[in-house]
This record gives sequence, C-alpha cells and structure tokens, in this order.
Amino acid sequence: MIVIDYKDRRPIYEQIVERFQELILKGILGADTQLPSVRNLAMELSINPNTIQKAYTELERQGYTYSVKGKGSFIAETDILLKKKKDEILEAATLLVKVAKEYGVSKDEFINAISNGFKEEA
Amino acid sequence: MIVIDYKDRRPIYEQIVERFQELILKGILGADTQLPSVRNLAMELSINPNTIQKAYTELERQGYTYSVKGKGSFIAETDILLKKKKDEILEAATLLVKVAKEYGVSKDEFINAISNGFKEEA
Amino acid sequence: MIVIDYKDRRPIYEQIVERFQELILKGILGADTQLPSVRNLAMELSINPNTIQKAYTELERQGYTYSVKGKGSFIAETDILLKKKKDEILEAATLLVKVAKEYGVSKDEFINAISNGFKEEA
Amino acid sequence: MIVIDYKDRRPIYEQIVERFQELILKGILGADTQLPSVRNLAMELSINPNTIQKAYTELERQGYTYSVKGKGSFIAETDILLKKKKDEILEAATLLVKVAKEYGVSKDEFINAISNGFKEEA
DNA sequence: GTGGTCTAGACCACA
DNA sequence: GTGGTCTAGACCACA
Repeated sequence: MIVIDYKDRRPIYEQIVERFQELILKGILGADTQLPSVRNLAMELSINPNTIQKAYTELERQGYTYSVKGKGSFIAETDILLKKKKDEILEAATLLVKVAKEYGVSKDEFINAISNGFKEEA
Repeated sequence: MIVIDYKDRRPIYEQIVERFQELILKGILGADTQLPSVRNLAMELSINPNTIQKAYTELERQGYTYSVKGKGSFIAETDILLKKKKDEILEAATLLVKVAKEYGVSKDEFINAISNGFKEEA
Repeated sequence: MIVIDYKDRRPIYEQIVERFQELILKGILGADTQLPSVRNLAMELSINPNTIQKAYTELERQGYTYSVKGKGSFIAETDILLKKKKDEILEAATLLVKVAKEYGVSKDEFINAISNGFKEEA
Repeated sequence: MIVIDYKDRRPIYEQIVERFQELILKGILGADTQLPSVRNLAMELSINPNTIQKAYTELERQGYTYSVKGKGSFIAETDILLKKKKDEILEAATLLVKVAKEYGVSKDEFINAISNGFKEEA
C-alpha cells in the first residue's frame, strides 16, 4: 500500500504523508480505520520508526488522522479535507492559467490540452 | 531586476535561476546580452558569489545562457526554450486534469476556474 | 453518563476522572452513592479495566470518592470540593487577567468578552 | 533568555516554542532578528540539536519565524500573531466564564477576582 | 503494545 | 556554518 521511492528527491516522511492523504481522500481508508502502528510500518518498510512517527505527526496536524495514546492512530473524517483538496486543485489551475498567459500560451492551446484529459469522462 | 525573497522557502540560487528564465523567455533580456558578472551581481544582491555561480551554472546547463571564457555569460537563443516552456505548461495542465479527475473535480468546475483566468483576453 | 471521546487528545482515564468530578460537583451523584464497579464500567465502555482503575485511584486521591474494601467506591462529601473548585476557577481568572495584561489586552476588551457570558444571568 | 524547567511536565521542545513565542509577541525579539543557530542553542542549553530543531520547525509552522537554508532562522512579522494571541486570551476568558457559571460562581465573585488584577492599571 | 519525546550522531543541500 | 532529514536506540505515559 505504501511504497517508498528512493530516487524521489522528496524526503521519505513526506512521501508517506502524501501516500496516506491519497488513500484517505480517495476513500480507500475509511474513517476510524486504524493505521499500521509506527513500529510495524517501520519494520515493513525497513525504515526508522522516527521517520514514520514524523509522518504520522504531520498527518495528525493536518487533520487527516487522530491518535489515541496507547491505542494507535486512526483515520479522521475526511469531508472537509476533500473539499480543501479540490479547492487547492482549482487554485492550482487558476495559477497555471495565469502563467500560461504570461508565456503566450493561447486559450485554445490550453483548452485543447485539458479536454484530452477529460475526454474519457463522457 | 533581480529581487531575493528571503521568506521564500526555495533556495536563493533557484530564485535567481527562475528570475533569469523569466526575463529571458519574456524577451526582456535579448539573445547575446551579457549577464552581470558573478562578482558584481553577488555584490549588488549582498549574496555569496558561490550562490550566483551555482545559479549561472544551472542556467547554462538548461541552455538559457552560454559562457565565453574570460568574457562572461551571455543569453542564448530563446526560440526553442520558449517552445519547451510552453510544452511544460501544457504538460502541467494535463497532469492537473488527471489529478482533478482522481479527486472527483468535475469538468465543469475545472473549466469554470480556468475560464475566469482567460476572460480578460477577449 | 460517561462518554469517551477518542478524538479528544487527553488520555481516557483523565476524561473519566473529569466526567465524574463534574457529576459529583454538580450534585448529580450525591454523597455515598456507589460508583459502578471497575469491571462493570470497563465492560460498559469497552475499555481496559486498568484504565478505569487508574481513574478511580485518581478520584480517591483527590478526595472525590472513598473506597471500602470488598464493597466498592463511593462518592465523598462534596462541600469542600466545590469550594475548592470555585477557588480554582477564580485563580484561573486571576492568572488569565495577568497574561491578558502582559499581551496588551485592555480592561475594556476583557470585561466585554466576559460580560457577554454572564448576560443571560440577569 | 531561554530556561528549561526539567520539573515542568511539558516536553522540552514545547517549552522552547512557548518561550520564543513570548519573546516575539512581547517585542523583545523584533522582526528579522536572527535566532541562535540550532547547534549553538543546543550547546548552550545542553540539549540535543534534534530537540531544538523540533522547536524551530514548530515555530516556523506557526508563522513565528522563517528559515533560510544555509543562513539561519529569523523572526517573522508579528502583527497578525499578536492579534491571534489576544483573541485566544479573550476566548479563554469566555470559556472560563461559562465554566464558572456551571459551578455556581456568581458574577460578583468573578468580577471581583478579575478587577484586582487590573487594579494597578488605573 | 501504542504513540510521543529525547539523545547521539551522521549526512545532505545551501550559502 | 546553517537548517533539514534520517538512523539507531532508549525511556515514558497510557491502554
């Protein structure tokens, strides 16, 4: 479920955070599901427990999980988080359009590139 | 022309690289224009010359500049680079669409966010 | 009567202690009332008996309950405890005022925030 | 400037965070002042650099500082943060009033306890 | 067993 | 030199 890419320049803990965010937002891990324990995941990935701990702390700080001392870490409610993620994506799109205009990419070129991606939806 | 934002989390050399790319691609610095010398720019920005050197090396590696031993660094032809930049932007747009779909952003929402940005173009 | 909030960051035993303190000080549980047995409450809340035991020990240590060997735990006289609780609240208020002053909150701002809370009393 | 209290039950890194927040919000450390380096402060306090690092990371996350790789950590603009702190204090006051009412503390008792604290202001 | 804190010490990118 | 990441391993409170 979690795979570390050592060629990726991002730190390991960040890869773990993003992977869990994905699993959570896409509903693969539902609310109140228990995450693997810090030690177990560390062993499974052959990674230091501190690194996993750092990832879990960050996930909790961002509201993706909550932890109960002595029991473990659990997935939080994700409704708000998914909304936030969508907003981020739309914001990124707006920014990209701005940059595109600055470099002379025409609206047609842009829309064209995009509509391919949405094509299969129909 | 070059302004360093110390609150920006990107490294200084990267900010310099991006700023020159912008000046070059937008035609503000034309082909064969000489860049300020490493020492001069370092002094002007109150920055370590190593940092400027790193930025210049990177610009040359990416084809934005060429250096002549004993003379200095100069702006390269930009036609290909601008094309490449545009492609990068369109590629980014395609990727963003893919992510948007994965998180359930509808085509309408996406197109809406974008068209606002292009509106003033008409 | 007792509800555990697993999303609460305080330990479970502490939540139980506070809940009983509340029930006792507000007179919902009168003097000499018997508390549920450790085992029963543990079962009812689906919680480790050790955790309940820890809470009960703490309640007794603070004078909220007394235990009779072989019989169970009972609510203690609460007069002194309620007085103590009130004193704690007033002490907290005094401390908060001190901090407020240190950070430049004016008396007016402070009184204002407070009087809203007391308004309905009239 | 920074003193660790080992009898304090809060973790060391948290004590450091709070102490810096205080120094910053009270204007003792002005904007863009450089913080001691992670290593120096670690040596000075006889504490592991990781612990200082954790504190600095938290300060930056909360917007109290910004860090420049290779240069150091610096105090951020504090206007918004002071406002936020004041709001927190007023919120705490409101909450305290609510609790006070629940335990039967009268408005007079409460106002009395408070006004002592504000007395010297006149 | 579970998360959280801390020490000791290494290595990296950046300036 | 400076912050940031990571490993290795210990100890604590809590369940």
